[in-house]
Amino acid sequence: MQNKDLSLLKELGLKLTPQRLAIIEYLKGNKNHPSAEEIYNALKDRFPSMSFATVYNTLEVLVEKGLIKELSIDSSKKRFDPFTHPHHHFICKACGKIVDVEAPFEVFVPESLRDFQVEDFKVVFTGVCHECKKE
Amino acid sequence: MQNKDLSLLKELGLKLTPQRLAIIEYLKGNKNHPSAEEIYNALKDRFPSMSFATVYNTLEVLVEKGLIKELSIDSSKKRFDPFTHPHHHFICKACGKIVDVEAPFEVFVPESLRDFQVEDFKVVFTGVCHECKKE
DNA sequence: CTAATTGCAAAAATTTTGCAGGACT
DNA sequence: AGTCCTGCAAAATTTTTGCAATTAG
Repeated sequence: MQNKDLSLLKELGLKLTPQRLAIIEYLKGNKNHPSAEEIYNALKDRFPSMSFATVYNTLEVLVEKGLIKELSIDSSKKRFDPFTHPHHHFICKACGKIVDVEAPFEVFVPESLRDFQVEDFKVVFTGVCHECKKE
Repeated sequence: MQNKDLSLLKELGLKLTPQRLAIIEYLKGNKNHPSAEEIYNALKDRFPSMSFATVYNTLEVLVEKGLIKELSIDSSKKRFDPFTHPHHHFICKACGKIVDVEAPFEVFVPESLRDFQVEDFKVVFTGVCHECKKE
């Protein structure tokens, strides 16, 4: 999610409404992998009339245009990630925090996938984070 | 999900009702990573009175006891996997199929996680499967 | 001005829960 | 017999949808 993305949206004929700009602003640089509800709650003070439809609609557009990614990490709800470059995640089983893992390591693509066209892979680490380890 | 698991369930004071046995039987060796609804639909002919509550309750028990795993691969619904040994997955973006990847490869644990207690990792490959590649 | 977007409300989809009756050990 | 489990129905959660009113470009 970059600043230049704003002009990209415009070019595509999409309108930069205040609500959209607020959602984009909220997501920009956000490392908390928020859900739709978290985004809604964070913005409803500034936009008391905003509806979930707008949040979901905007998220859908941003995902479609590749400006954010939808995560399937939390099986109870969708989460969204403004960092679209290849990266991985660590989930703390104590506090539930999801941490970005930037290392661009390689994974051996196993023999069983030799006939498949493997385009990407994502690694999810689990364990206990530094803060929770102390307790 | 193994045969010996049945006696394990009994030992834990859990009852082997016909519905539970049917769900266990349906899951055993099943490589389709079914959702609760798929399990329900597959069994409702044999158990016309069976309710979702029973399916969800049984799945919860099986997950709790470690006999199956809940997957967070599909962001629209929970899926369940009777294979509890460490393994990974490939998702075909054309047909949506989820394929088990058995290779016990190692992943480099990145420096940024040095203060974390990393206990496990799962890899999700994406791409196009052999069948879909032909088309 | 016009097409895109919002907000509302209803609905769909998935999962959870309370409880009375029924079944397993 | 006693505890666990089932089925039902209602509710909670998350997400989607239709549509009239509004707004950005």
